[in-house]
Amino acid sequence: MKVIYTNSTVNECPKEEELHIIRHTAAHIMAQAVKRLFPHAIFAYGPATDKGFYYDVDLGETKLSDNDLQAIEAEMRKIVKENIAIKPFILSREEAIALMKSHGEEYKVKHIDDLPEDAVISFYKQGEYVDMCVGPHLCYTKALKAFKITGQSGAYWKNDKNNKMLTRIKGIAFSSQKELEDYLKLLEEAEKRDHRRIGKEMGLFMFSDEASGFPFFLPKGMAIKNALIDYWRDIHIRENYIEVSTPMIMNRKLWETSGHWEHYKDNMYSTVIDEDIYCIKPMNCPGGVLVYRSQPHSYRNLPLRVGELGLVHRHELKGALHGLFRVRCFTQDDAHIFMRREQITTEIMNVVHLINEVYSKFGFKYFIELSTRPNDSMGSDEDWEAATNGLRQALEKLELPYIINEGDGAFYGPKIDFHLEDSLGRTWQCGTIQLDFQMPLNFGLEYIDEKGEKQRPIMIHRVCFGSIERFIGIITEHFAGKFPVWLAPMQVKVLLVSEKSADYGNEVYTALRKAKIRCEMDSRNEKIGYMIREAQIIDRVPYMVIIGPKEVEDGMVSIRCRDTAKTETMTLEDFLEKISNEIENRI
RNA sequence: GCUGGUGUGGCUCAGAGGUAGAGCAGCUCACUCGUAAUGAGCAGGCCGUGGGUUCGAUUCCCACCACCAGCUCCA
Repeated sequence: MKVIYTNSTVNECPKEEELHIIRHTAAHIMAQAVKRLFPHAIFAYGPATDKGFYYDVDLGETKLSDNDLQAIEAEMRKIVKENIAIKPFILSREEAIALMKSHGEEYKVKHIDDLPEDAVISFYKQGEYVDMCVGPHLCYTKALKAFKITGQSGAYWKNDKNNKMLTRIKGIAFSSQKELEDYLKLLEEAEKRDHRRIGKEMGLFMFSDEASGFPFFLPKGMAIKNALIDYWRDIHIRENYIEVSTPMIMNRKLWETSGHWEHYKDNMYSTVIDEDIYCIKPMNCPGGVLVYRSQPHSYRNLPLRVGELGLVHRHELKGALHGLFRVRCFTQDDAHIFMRREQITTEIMNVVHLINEVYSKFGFKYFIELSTRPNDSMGSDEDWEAATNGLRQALEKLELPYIINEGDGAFYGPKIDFHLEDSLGRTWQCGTIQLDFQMPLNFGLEYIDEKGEKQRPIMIHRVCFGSIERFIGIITEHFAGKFPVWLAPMQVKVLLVSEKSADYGNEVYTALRKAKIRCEMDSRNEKIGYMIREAQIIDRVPYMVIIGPKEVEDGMVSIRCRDTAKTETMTLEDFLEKISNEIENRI
């Protein structure tokens, strides 16, 4: 706790709140600087953010260069030095509108229109600059001690792409210069964990200009993908899932029935086959539904859990592409669960448990979002309510915290999303559980109940990894490329101290290969330190086997561990047993 | 798709209106070496693509493509 002086109160203030006030004030000081340098600028919205602040500014035709940003930052420092008092005042609605109109601040006027009739409207004034704002703020500009402008981008007014695009100027702010520098250092470290960088260094995957957004998996990335899939199959077999594979290309009529054509045709790749339009699947569910519908089902066999590792293609906007996190084709670790109404809660809970098990395996922290009915959706109010309640009940029974994302569900049903963080703290949706009453209706799915009557099943769509590509990106950043042995693309690297030991080295290498260890040998004429450096820093291989005259003589192997940097000498049999055990148990 | 930025050998980057450099990686040779970089040499580039300006463009201008930071979108 620290005492911080603000305009609203002088109080004991938790760190978070203190930073929020600092950052919010930084936004105002930046606006003042912008206004001094660009008098025609008018201001839309300027909040504090997680690590700093931004202000969305309408600069008319003016484009900002890097030099302009530097000038704005310099002007901010001047304002701080001037140590201007920041004073709040309150106006009635009419007065507020009049004041903002006199300043030409049309966005603020629009903002007032959105406020409730009886709202008291507060302002903050620092020198010549006045901003409509709820505050609180620092009392004097000099109290802003550590900040930096970090960039600019476009941003739509009210986040709506139909509105005008404004210029967003962004910065970071902390309570001390040291904290700011620490944060910059942290960013630098985070950059080193970037999966795009590590992917290149380790040779995991690549992209080509000829296929923007479509990842190529290189042998080492493929090894990770396969290891994940093996793990996935193991836990799904244990949970009584069965597995299918459905076609990549199917007739447009199927997508019309499912509703995808209407909702996503602009994002679906299609082709013409014998004069009919066919679509490359953007989702696996219609295929799964056709499999279900191909034979009659008894209530006795429900829930029926049908998995599919399906490669889907979606035409994402190119500006949205981002390494493996946002691609145009990806493998969903999908499953469709067909069940009776009374099985909803239990099944949802089972899936939540499974997803939690997977994320715990990797030590991820995640947050859960419950998304409700969007405007543009199909189905009856009753079904939507039942589905949403089903999801909510499961979450509440499990006592899991979640946030509600109003109107962000799929067009066919509400969903629970699991979001994971990347190295920079940006979150990405990975797991999802969607409850669907519509697809079974559209496709006329049935099962026979205990009275011999036809009933309509309910469907869950769910993924754990989400997209295996995205998940590989997330784990790459999470482990900074230092994958546990069971996932490591190269599990062991044999390093030869000198050519003299090549025969024994080959023997060891062959034995490792025979034991199905993913393994390479470095027999270059280099010093051992050189080879270790490369194996450790570039390959990030969990175990280095060092072979020199000593090992030849003793008939042993020296194992250097990546994570402890310690070396242990043992027999090859012992090492094989140790590493096989770790791989088998996925430690 | 939108705003701003970037594009030079496999990788990281420097450079300038007169047709290109460094380090690392690669290859060769010497050293035969013990836990995070041995030394020397060689080779490698249509300076993203297509137009334009110019006596001359990789450098300036335009368009496109790709990538980066955001925005929008994400079934």
